Amino acid sequence: MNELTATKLCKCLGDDLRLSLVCLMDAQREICVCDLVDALDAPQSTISRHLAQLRQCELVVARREGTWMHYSLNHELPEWALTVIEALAEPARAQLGLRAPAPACC
Amino acid sequence: MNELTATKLCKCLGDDLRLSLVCLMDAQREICVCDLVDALDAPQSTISRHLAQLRQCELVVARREGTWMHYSLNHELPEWALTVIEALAEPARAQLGLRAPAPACC
DNA sequence: CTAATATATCCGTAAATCCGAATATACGAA
DNA sequence: TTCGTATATTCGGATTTACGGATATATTAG
Repeated sequence: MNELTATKLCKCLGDDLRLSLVCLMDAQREICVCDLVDALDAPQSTISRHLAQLRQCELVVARREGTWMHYSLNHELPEWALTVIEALAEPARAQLGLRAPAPACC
Repeated sequence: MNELTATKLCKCLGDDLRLSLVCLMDAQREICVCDLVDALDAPQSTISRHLAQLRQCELVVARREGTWMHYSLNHELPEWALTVIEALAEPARAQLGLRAPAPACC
């Protein structure tokens, strides 16, 4: 009932921080919140809030492992959504100056 | 200097009305404002404001013919942007219930 | 149990975005 | 020139969204 629409997808990706999160997840299989926090150098509450939004649209799935949460792209999204994310990933990385984060924690 | 970024593209497409405009343009070569107004059944000032925004991001180009303005997709966008638009077009049409407008005016 | 760490949520404020009536502009016809 | 049509812009107010410190929750260790 809570289906992903084209508009919702674009709204989710239309924010520098959320787009960065998605790109980082696209670049590696899984990544935990602490790595996201220090890769993006933003307050933890901000990161967490945006992650919640991505989860709610189901762009992203989370797996708990002890106290850590590991996030990854939801690979069961509809084709068109994956196509959009794939098409955006490269230009987004350039735009946002994303360096692949060394998995410091976990 | 005013380059199209992934974030800007998503922001532009992350609105029902703007996404509808883009879809309608994607469905035909050119379309004039009056047709857009009555296809989308929204006040003219609203349509025009959103068109201005699309023009500013260069998603869309306008051609004047007398008093009429004909809008069309900017086919000189970077590959990735065209890919995104193409991928969104079909699900967006379903989501937004777009019927191809009979070119009433012009 | 308590303490410590990782993450999520709450909440008040600030900023961005959207709306549409009113108004302005651009153009062609007379 | 003036009038009428098509489109664009302005502007104040309403709604949405983002922020981040403070706080809550979850989990493990001791």
